[in-house]
Amino acid sequence: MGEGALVNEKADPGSWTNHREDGFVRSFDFAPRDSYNAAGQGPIDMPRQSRPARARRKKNVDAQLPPPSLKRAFQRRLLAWYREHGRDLPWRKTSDPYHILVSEVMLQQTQVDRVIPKYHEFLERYPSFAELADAPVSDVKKTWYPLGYNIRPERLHSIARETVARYGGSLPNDADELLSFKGIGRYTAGAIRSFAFNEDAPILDTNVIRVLHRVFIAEGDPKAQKSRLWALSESLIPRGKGYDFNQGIMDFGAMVCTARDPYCLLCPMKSICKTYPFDAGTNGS
DNA sequence: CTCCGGTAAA
DNA sequence: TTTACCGGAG
Repeated sequence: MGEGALVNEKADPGSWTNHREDGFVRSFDFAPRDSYNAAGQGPIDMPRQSRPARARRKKNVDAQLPPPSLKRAFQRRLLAWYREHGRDLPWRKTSDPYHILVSEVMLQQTQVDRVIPKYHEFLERYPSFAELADAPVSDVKKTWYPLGYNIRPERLHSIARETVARYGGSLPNDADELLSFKGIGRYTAGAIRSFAFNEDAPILDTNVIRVLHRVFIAEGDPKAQKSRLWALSESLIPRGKGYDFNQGIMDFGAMVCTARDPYCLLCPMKSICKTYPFDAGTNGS
């Protein structure tokens, strides 16, 4: 329905490498490095490829990643910016997986400023998975009000019950196990793994989509390139620094690379950003 | 009024 | 790939 003026980049995922003279990685790496691959998918099973001409459509996202020098520049600048400007948020003072989960579920569709007081109130009332699991779901929903999307407290409650029943009251750190909970999707699983368990797991929320698309891609509809952006998000994490990198890129998206009127003039990425200078006033083309 | 947003389901 | 879910902000 909403095609509009946006060109669909699905047509040729490889084209954008052509207009950069420094050239992104060309080597083909068919090993799926994405730890979020669907369960059961392995190198063994072979996709039907009876039409070689059309097979080219399927994206080799690993072949479109930035070169190491560009990745390093982005990483260095982001971490430096985050050290200086990162926000001091309540859920950054803890690594308790329960606290991280509560914050992430609240933050899924609700702004930081509205989440902060409710985060404290909720944890005061339900200090652990066990206490949340024991509470009537109707009470949990009342405590949740007025955050909205009220399926979330129901799912949070069911996560608590399952965590107590099947995991001894502690959240698992395995990606597929996390994804098996109703209410934990790919973003939240990555957030839990990186923020609670300090793993180098990728995240992709709208902030990250916006930042990575602007800096590294700059064409097409960002939301239509999720698999490529997931691969980018994963490939950019400096080894051992998933926590700071992920927190940093979300703060950066919220504070500098904002959806409207980004602060391009003070942006540390301006010299490497494919979108700089962003001009909100004109329609892009 | 319109826009925004992770997950699950269609 | 599109949409329902809820509230708040612009």
